[in-house]
Amino acid sequence: MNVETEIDEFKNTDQLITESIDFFVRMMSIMGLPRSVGEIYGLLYFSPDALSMEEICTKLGISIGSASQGLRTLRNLKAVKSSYVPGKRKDHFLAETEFRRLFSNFIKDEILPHLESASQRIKSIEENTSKCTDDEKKFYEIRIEKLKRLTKAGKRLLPALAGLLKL
Amino acid sequence: MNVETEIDEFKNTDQLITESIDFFVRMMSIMGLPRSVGEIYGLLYFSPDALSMEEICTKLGISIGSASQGLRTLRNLKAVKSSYVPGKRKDHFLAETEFRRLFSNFIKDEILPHLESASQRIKSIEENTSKCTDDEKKFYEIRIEKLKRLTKAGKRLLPALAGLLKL
DNA sequence: TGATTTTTTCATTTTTTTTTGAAATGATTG
DNA sequence: CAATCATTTCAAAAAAAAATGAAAAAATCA
Repeated sequence: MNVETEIDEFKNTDQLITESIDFFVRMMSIMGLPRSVGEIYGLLYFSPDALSMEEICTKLGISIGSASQGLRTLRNLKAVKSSYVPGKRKDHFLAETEFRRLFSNFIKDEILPHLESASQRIKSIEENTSKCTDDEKKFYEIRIEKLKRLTKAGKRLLPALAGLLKL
Repeated sequence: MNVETEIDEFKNTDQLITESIDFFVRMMSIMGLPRSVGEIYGLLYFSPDALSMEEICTKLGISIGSASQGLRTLRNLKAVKSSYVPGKRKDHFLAETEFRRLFSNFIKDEILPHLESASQRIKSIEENTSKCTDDEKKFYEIRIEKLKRLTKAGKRLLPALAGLLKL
């Protein structure tokens, strides 16, 4: 993208970028990620060229702190990769557009750990039914069994879900 | 549960209930639901008897406003049902333990509407590529195509996910 | 119907999350 | 290696989300 067309190019794609940001802000928010993360990804998703952190701050009007943290989050999810731009000192960022990998990282990093600790908690629940009457015990055991199946199903199904995303 | 055993029963199951609340607070929080919703469901999940709103407030130490709103949320998700207790005026609540239905309601109410509005937004993105050069157009079109496939896959996959939960 | 009890609503307060930006740290260049 | 630029960190500010509880509305009873 050369200098002469930059201003016009921006006008043409202004609305495009805005809609993209809107799209990803909402998508990331479903995933529990902050607004700024969605904004950054939405901007990069329709950027033909890699952008520096400074450009991201300027175009989105966010602070360098937000940009730095947001890029870290996106890097951890492998939703963004840095690309070397010859002659430039700053890091430059490109959107990683393979959603399958993005979701599988999200599930691995944000969901499965909770399911793991849930399994632990169920064990600890099980240890607290000893002093109950037989009738109570039966009731609690049925519910505990359900919880066990739920976490087991979650651990199986969620990673498989990302695998099904053949995009 | 009669009066004489109530206090003892509470001691026996104190830890059980606490762990259950902890479990569901986390689970609901993954789903983006407030703490109080998880607390209420966690309490009801291991309650052999239906509880009134007042009992829920007392046992959890939350306000009637929270309880009312939380129960509404849970009712909407069909995660809780009210059960008539003879001779009592207040509504009484029981946990609905079919997680499959719970998740399918969650997906239907909280996720799919976002995917629907996402489809709209993609249309509006498409309408903003007309003034681009051919090269730009090609770049944008590839990305737009990816977004389309993503939302389409989401609309297919997510409802199917709940169906797979044979618990 | 009118009195009483229960539930919902919603403006306000509290808590939690996110953003900010200045200072510290780290990286690159001449 | 000193100087400059880039990035991260983190305490404080701002914004967003959730909880509270009094008042309004709805339901139940006699």
